[in-house]
Amino acid sequence: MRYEQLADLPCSITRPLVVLGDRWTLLILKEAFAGVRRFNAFQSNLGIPRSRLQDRLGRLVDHGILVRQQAVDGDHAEYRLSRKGHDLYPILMAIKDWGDAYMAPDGPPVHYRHRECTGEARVALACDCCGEPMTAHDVLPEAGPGLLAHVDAQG
Amino acid sequence: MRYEQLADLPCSITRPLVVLGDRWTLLILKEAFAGVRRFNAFQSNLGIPRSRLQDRLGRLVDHGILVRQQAVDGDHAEYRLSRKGHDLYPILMAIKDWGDAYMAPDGPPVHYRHRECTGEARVALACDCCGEPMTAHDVLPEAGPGLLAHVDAQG
DNA sequence: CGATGCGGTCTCTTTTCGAGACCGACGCTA
DNA sequence: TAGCGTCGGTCTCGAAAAGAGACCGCATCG
Repeated sequence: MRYEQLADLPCSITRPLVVLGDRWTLLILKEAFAGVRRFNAFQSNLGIPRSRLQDRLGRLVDHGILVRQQAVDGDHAEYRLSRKGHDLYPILMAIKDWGDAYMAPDGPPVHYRHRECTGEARVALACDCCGEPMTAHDVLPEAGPGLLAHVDAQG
Repeated sequence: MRYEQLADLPCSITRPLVVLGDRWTLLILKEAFAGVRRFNAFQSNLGIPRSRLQDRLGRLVDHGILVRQQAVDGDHAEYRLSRKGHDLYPILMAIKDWGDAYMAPDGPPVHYRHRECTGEARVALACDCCGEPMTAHDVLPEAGPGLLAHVDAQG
């Protein structure tokens, strides 16, 4: 139960990871971005145990990342990405970039192409002020309002 | 043992996730990017069980993400990010962006600022050809060389 | 009627995790 | 030199999570 408490820490990396950081969750979301919406499709695509899938889907719904609804064209249930879930895409693309670079000896298994040209989707870290590309070395962490609020609340 | 076999799939999201996708690994890397290098520092910062930490550090070293070495100024061991590990930074920053957006009601706990100006580091998904920003809707997956090689090898 | 597909539940075994004691090596300092 | 603290690392054991696979009610379709 202590691991869950990491979500209380004032850190915007730790908090999402408590939700997303396990064996299956990001794989499920990857499938969701690939258009998968149905329980059995997730299950057979990933080979995840059904009870595990049920638990993970429920958790993602609880967090508002997926929305469960009845399909319009049928009776079955559907799990669709919410806006909040949709915004996770850069995380998966950043993983993809790294996977292409370091775990794809034969080249990218899949190109994620821009619909309107031949280019490929890539993630870049940049300064939102001057627009310069950045790496970890260019970053200087600084306390923000969320940290101050946390300190005030904790005393 | 079946879960590990997901790494054989020709997918540049799945393969990294088999390495990174667990409760602690990305948190350990987050600490590493924050400058943590020593066993006990990781342990006390995260509250991770020692045996777990030992296992995870070993795995990251095996994958060439961390490098273990003796500290120059002392006798103790150090775990430092390799180039390969360093390139994981955009993943953590993408998580950070999402965390700031959805799990930081009081504002960002930490600003990750550009050293040279007041701007903040942000991740953006863009086309590497035309430079246009992209979302999941703009992406069209297409088979790449790694998939063809995989199919050839599997028959 | 039976067969199939659907999301979901239950049980049982195996694996992993967590907590904390314990270890030898090293460096201090009295 | 004996005592103490710190370092990375190891071991044990009870608790939690994961894996497999059967099972369920419901609906559709032939």
